[in-house]
Amino acid sequence: MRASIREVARRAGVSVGTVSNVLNRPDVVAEATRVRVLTAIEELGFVRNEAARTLRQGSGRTLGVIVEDIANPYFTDLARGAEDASNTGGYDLIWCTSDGSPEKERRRLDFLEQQGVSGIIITPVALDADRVARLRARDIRIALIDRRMSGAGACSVSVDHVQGGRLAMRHLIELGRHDVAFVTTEPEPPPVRQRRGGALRALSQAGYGPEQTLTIAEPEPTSEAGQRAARRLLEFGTLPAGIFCVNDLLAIGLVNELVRNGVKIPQDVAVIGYDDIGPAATCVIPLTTVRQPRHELGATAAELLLAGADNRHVTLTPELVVRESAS
Amino acid sequence: MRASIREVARRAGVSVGTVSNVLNRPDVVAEATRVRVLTAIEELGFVRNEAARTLRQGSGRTLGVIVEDIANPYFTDLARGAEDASNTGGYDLIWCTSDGSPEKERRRLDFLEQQGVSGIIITPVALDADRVARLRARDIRIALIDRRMSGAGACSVSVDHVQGGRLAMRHLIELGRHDVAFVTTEPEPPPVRQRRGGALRALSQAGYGPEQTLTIAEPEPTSEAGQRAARRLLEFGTLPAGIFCVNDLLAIGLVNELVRNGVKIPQDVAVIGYDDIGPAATCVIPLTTVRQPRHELGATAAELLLAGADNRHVTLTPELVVRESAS
DNA sequence: TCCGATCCGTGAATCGTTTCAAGCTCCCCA
DNA sequence: TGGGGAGCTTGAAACGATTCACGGATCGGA
Repeated sequence: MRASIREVARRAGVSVGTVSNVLNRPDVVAEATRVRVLTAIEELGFVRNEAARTLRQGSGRTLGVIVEDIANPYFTDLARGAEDASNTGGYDLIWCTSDGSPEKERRRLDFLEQQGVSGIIITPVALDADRVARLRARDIRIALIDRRMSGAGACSVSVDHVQGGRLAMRHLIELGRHDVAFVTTEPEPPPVRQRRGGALRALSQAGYGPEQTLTIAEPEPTSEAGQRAARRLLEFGTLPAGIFCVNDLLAIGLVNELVRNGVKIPQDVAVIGYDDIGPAATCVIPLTTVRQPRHELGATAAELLLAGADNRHVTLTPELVVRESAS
Repeated sequence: MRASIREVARRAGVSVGTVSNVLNRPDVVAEATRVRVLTAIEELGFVRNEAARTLRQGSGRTLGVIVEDIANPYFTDLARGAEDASNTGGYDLIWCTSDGSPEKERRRLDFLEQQGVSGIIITPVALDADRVARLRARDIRIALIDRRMSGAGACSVSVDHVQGGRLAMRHLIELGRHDVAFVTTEPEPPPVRQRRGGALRALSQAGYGPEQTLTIAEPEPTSEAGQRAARRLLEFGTLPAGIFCVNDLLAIGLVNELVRNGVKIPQDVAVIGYDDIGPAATCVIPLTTVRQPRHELGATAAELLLAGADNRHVTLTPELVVRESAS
C-alpha cells in the first residue's frame, strides 16, 4: 500500500542501494541518476519507513523529552527549546509527560526506549542511577534538567538557583522589605530548596535572621495553591512586607487572591516570583520575577545529546526582571 | 547490547516463536513455559524493539496528536484526553505542535507517517482532503477536531459552537447587557465564526440588531491580544455593557488590563469568555465562560481511531459556567 | 595499447519481531 | 491397538531500509 524503496528503485531503473544512497549520501550518486530517483520518489509519494531504518541502524533520528507538567508554561518552553535544537540537528522530538508520578515516568521511559530514541531529556521525578545505567547500556543518552547525578554517564543542565534566590531576596531587601514570607512546596525538590537557600543566605548577609521569616508550604506549585496560600496569609491578620514565591504560578494565584481582597500590590506587600513564564507579564499586577533561560535550557540539553556527550554538566545563569509587583 | 527476543529464547530454552507468543498471546503457552520465559525476560532486562514490531506489522501501537498551540491549556487538556483514551486502549500517544503554521503541520504529519502511527488526531491548519486521502491510503486513520471534511474518510469530533455562542449571549441578555462588544481574531477560524454566529442569532432573536454591536479583532487568541483589545476599548471613551471574548485567554488578558485601569467588573462591564480553561477560575475576577468538554473531545477522537471508524462524526455539547465576571 | 585510479552502481546480508503451517506429545476412545 | 484430537512448540519467511564488498565503465598518462 505504501510505496517502498524497492518500488522507487524499479520505477527509476536502479537498485535499492542506489535509492538509499540518494536518500542518505546524495553526493556519491551521479547527477542524472539522482534526478531520476528523486522524480520517482515524488511520483510515488514515497515516505521513508522509519521503523525499518531504526531497526537496521539500532536507534532512530529521534530524541525524547519527559517533563513533569505540561500545563506549566515553564515546561512547555523548555520542551520547545529542546525541539528547536533537535530539528536543527536533523532530529525529531517526542514529548512526554510524567505528571510528577514515578509510575508514569517509568512507563514513558519504557515507551521511549521501545521507540528506539537515541537520547532522552528529562526533569527527573524518581529516576535513579540504575535506570540511567541501563539506558546508557542500550546506547540511549540521558540529559537531566536541574538535577545532577554523578558517575552514571548522564549529562545535566541546570540553572544556578542559589544565585536566583539571592537575586530575588536582594531586590526585596533593597526595597526595604526584609520582613518576608516564603511560599514554597512540600515536599521541596532540590532546585526549589536551592532557591530558598540562596534567599536565606542573602537575608543573613544583610544582617537579618531567619527567625523573622515565615514559610507557607503547599503540596503543589500551581496557581490554585497560590490562592490558598494567600488565604492562609490573610488569616494571620498582618501581612509581611514582602513575599517570595518559588515559582510564578504560585505568585500569580497569590497576587490575584490578594488583589481580590483589596490588598494593594506593591504598596501593602511586594511579591516576587520565579521563572518569568509568559503570563507573568500580562497578569493584573505585572510580576517581578527571576527569569530562567528556559528555551536555552532545553536547547542546551538537546545539543549535549546530539553531540554524544557523557558526564557533562552545564550551568546557566538566571536574571532578575523587575516589574510592578515588587518595585 | 540490548537483549533481543533470540537471547531470551536461548536462555529460556525455547524458540523465538514461543517468546513472541508469551508476549502477544500468553494464553496459548503452557504455564510452565510461560513462567520460564518471563523469568528470562526479567533477568535480561529485555525490552521489546518497537521498530521491529512496527516494521513487521505495518503500523505500530501508537497514535499521534497535532495541536496548534501547546501554550494554550485548551489544547493540552485535549491532548491529555486523547492520551488517557489511547493508554486505556493499550496505545501510546505522540504529541506534536504545528504552531498554527502550515509548513510545520506538514512536517509533523510527515514525521508521524514515518513513525508508522496507526492514527492521527489533529486540529487542522492547512490540512486538505488530498493529504487525508493519502494518509488513509497508507492505512493511517484521521480524526479532525472542530472541523468537518466530507468524503475523505476522516472522522471528526466537534463541539456545538453555535449553541455555545448562543448560551453566552443569552446570559448577557438576561443580565440586561445587550449592548455588546465581540473580541475575536482575524482571520477567524470556522469554530470561532460559529460562536459569534450563535451569539448574533441570540441577539436578534431577543430583538436587538447587529448594528448595536462592536467588533474588535486581534491577530491571535492570546492574553497579550486581550490586553491590546482592552486598551483599544478604553480609547473609545465609553465601554459597552458586555464583552464576549471568543476564548478565555483573550478574556483573561482583557479583564486584567481593564481591572488595572480601574474598571469594575462586572459592575461597569460584564465579561464572558469561552473554553473554561483552568486559569479562568483562578484569575482576579473569576471568569464566566462557556465550558468545552476538552478532555472528552480528545478522548472521543482517540476512541474513534482505535475503533477503526471511518467517516464518523460526533458532536459534543458546551455548557455555561457562571462566575463573577458576568453575574 | 595498457595500467591504475576514479567514479558509480549492484545485490545480498542484516536488524528483531510476528506469523503460520507444520510437527510433536499425550491422551482418550473406539 | 490405532486413529484422531487437543495442546504446545518450532522454524523459516516475511517486513523495508542500510551497508559494504565487489565489479563495470571511463579516463588520463605513459
